Amino acid sequence: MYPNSDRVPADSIFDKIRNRICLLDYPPGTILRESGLAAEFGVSRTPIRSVIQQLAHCGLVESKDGVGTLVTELSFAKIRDIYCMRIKLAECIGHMNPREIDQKIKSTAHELQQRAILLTQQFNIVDYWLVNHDQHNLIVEIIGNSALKQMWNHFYYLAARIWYELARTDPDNMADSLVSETTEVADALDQGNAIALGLVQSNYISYGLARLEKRYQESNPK
Amino acid sequence: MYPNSDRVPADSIFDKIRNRICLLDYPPGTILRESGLAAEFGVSRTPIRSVIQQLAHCGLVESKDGVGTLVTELSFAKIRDIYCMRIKLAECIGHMNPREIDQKIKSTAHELQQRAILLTQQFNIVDYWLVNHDQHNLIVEIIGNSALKQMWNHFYYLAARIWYELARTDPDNMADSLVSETTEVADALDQGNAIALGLVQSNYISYGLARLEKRYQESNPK
DNA sequence: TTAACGACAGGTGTATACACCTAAATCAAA
DNA sequence: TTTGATTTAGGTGTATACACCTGTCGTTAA
Repeated sequence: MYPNSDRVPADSIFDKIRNRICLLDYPPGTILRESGLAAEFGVSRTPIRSVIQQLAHCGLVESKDGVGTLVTELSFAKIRDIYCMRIKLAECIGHMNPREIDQKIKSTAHELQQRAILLTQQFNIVDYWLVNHDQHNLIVEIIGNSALKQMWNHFYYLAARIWYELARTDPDNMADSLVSETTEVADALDQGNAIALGLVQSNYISYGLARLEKRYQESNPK
Repeated sequence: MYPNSDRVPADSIFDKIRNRICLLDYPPGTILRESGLAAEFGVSRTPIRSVIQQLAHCGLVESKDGVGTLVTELSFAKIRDIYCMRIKLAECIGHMNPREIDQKIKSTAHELQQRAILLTQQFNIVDYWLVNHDQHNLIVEIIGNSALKQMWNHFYYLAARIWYELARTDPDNMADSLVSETTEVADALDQGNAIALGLVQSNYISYGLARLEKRYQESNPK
């Protein structure tokens, strides 16, 4: 936006802070200070406030006057709502004007599959995140409906940290699951079958929700 | 937020400007000036900028440095995407944990039906808008899934001005259609049938999309 | 006559001082 | 000792001055 200046693009700051929230660098309940972030990024509070408002709109933080900006806590009810919604959205991918699946997308899917296999041999939480993230971006490219794409992105970033936390507590299981998922995604893409792609996504989100429900019931026995 | 002060709540300014955009007081392409709005609402540019950023996240305006804040133009492709999405979302209302439909909701629905009938006798564009708006809020109350509710709201406000413009060009047709819609909504609610409610909404959004497609093809003949 | 350059007006983006709010620590009184 | 008001430190919310960007208009040279 300002190619002839040293201004740090606000988008870049937004991405960095969002990643910190998704990767649990800032776990739920963390208090962010505008002045602290401003000092870190070498800007004034004004653009930081702008970024925080974007994050608030995404449901990732919540500003309280006189207190600070809190990273949101997601209740299980909200998590379930988000996952149910994502299941429905995934089913829509194949039916709402999907884009053509070209060779580049197919080869990227196979690369992701290989990267997932490597994770079963030596698990690495950051790589796990990156494979998930790259696969998400791959699928976003195939979504033809701009409104669906927007929502798919929105809920992905909102749910990401839940998923990521699960991956930290049960890495082996998650790595195996990711191999299956990337394999099925690659198969669907090889067939050029966007409907199958959507169903695969829908299924794996269902599996994820089932795991979350199980973990929640374990921690809240009645 | 500040009960002991004269501060104008930012939310109130947001609602007012959003209504102006939805009601075509600010038609697409209109340039909003932060300083002008600040003067009108008796605040500084800072809270106005905050409101504009919210509107930008909602897809209603777009700020361009050195130029101004433009009310977005919706291409037909985007409108179609939004409507297709709303059709799918409407179908989800009844299947995703709907709230109980109490007597108060039923009676409100019948009031809306009466107001719609009055519009066929003497059409009034603002009342038309209000009936639509109140019916929207009624349905929002029934949606039990918080994620779905959020999206349903989002796309309603994004699509509202398109609908409103159509109502201005063909008031009689729209008034009749609104009577049918409010009647079917009231029937579904009387039965306590949230699934039927969702399907009714889905159908009427489809009708709306069909009208928009017809109008678009008339204005862009090939 | 026309095209290119430059000054200018007025917009958004940013930095900063200040007002207001909140929570915790402190102190006084029961 | 405990409870309550009060002070205080430090946060977000707002107002305002300034920096930078953009489109327009006028001037000038080809």
